[in-house]
Amino acid sequence: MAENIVQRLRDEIENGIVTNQFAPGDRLDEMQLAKHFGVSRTPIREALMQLGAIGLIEMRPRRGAVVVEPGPHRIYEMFEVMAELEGMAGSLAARRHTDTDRTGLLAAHARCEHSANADDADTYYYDNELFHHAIYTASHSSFLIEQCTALHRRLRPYRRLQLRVRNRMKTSFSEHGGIVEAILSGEAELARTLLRQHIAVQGDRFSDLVATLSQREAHSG
Amino acid sequence: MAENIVQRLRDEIENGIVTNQFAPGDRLDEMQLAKHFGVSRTPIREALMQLGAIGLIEMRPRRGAVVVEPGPHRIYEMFEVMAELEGMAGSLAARRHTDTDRTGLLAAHARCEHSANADDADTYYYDNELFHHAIYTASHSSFLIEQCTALHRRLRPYRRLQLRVRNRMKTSFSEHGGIVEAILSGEAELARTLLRQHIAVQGDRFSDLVATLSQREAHSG
DNA sequence: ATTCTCATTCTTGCATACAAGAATATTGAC
DNA sequence: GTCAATATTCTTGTATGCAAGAATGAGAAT
Repeated sequence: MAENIVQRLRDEIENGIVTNQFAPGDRLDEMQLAKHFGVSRTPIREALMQLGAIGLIEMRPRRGAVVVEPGPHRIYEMFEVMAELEGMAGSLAARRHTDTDRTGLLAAHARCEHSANADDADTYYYDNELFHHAIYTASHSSFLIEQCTALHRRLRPYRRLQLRVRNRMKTSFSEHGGIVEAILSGEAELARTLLRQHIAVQGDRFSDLVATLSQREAHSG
Repeated sequence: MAENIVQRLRDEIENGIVTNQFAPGDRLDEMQLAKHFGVSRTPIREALMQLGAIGLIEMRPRRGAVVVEPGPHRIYEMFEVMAELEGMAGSLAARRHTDTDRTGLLAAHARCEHSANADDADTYYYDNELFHHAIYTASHSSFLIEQCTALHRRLRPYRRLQLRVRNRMKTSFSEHGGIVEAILSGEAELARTLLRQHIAVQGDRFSDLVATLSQREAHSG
C-alpha cells in the first residue's frame, strides 16, 4: 500500500473539494497540505496535477492551484455530454448484454427500488451509481466504460445536489424501470432516448440545479 | 518561456510515442529520459503521469511506465465513442452555429477540397483536423469541445494510418460535403448521423485498420 | 491620502539525495 | 546441468534543498 500515497491524497483532496471543505476559489497550498497529511510536497504535487487533469482544480503556473467553480452553464454542458455517453452505453447494452449483465442490472435495479421506497437518499445515491455502472458494464466497451465512469465521478457532487430536489428520487427510480425494460428487450434506440432524458438537465431541472448550487454557495460562504 | 518544462516534455514524449520512436511495450526509463532531455527526474515524472492520465502510457507501481499498445479492438472502441461525440457536436452545431462558425466551417472545407484535389495526404490530414475543430467550435459547448479535442488528439496516429488506405482521402472529403450542408441547413439529426458514419470504423474499414496496424508493427519491430 | 515603486517574503518549480521494492545475477545444492 | 535462494544492483517513490517568480507590504512622492 506504500505506492498508493498519491492515490490516497488525490482521493482525500478530491473528497475535500466535493464536500465543499475546500470551497471553489480556494487556493490549495502545497506546504499546508503536505503538513496536514504528514507527507512531503512531492506526492502532494502529483496528486494536485492529477486533479488538475481531471478538471477539478486549475493549476496556474507559479501561482498555485485553485479549486475550480464550474458555474451552472458549464455543469449543464457536462450533463449534456454525460447524457449522450450514457445513451450510447444504453444503446450498446441493449444490443450486447449477456445473462450476467442482465442479472447485475436487475440486482442494481432492485436495490434502487429498496432504497427509494425507504426514502433513503444517501443509499439511493449509492445504489443509483451501481445501477448506472451496471449499464456501462453491459455495453461491453471498455473505453466507453472508462469515459462514463470518469465523467460520472466528475459530476458526482452535482448529482447528489439534484437528489435533494423534491421527488427527484422517486422520479429517477420510475425512469429506471423503463430503461431496464428497453435494455433487456434489446430496444437499443429506446434505451438511448430514455437514458438521455434521464440524465439531461432539461427545463425545470436546470433552474433547480442553479437554485441548489446557489444554496450551497450561501452555505459555504 | 522558462515556465513550462513539463508541458514541453509531455509533448515531446507524446510525439515520440505517436511517431513510434517509442514503440508500444517499451519501458520509459525516467533517468534515461532525464539525461536525454537534460533535466532532472522530477519534471519527467510529472510529464509521464500526465501521459498516463491521457492513457498513452501505463504506469505500473514501482515498475515504471510502458507505452500502451491499445490493440485493434480498443482502437475500435475509441473510434466508436469519438463517432458519438462528433455526432453530438454536429447536431449541436446544426442548431447553434453563428455566422462566424459558418464562415470558419466553409473555409476549412475549402482547404480540405484543395488538399484533396492536390492529393496531398499530409496537408489533408492537417486540414481535416481544422475541419473537425470548426465543427466542435460551432457546437458552442466548451466542455464538449474539450472532450472532442482530447479524444481527437488521442486518435491522431490511427487517423493518419487510415488516410493511407486507398481512396480514403477522396471519400472523406466527399462525406464532408454532406456534413457541411446538413449543419448549415440546421438539420441536426442528419448532421449527427452523417458525422457518426464519417468517423465510425465500420465493416471494411476495420479490417483496413487492422491491416495498417500490423504493417506498422512489422515496420517498428 | 493615494498611488507607484522597490524590497522582502513566500510559494512554486526543478534538482538532488535517500530509502525501499523489484529485477537480476551469482552461488550453492540437488 | 538445472533450479532455487540469496545478495547485489537498479529503478522507482519520497523527502529535502535551492533558485526564481509572484504576492505583499513599506516608504516616498505627488
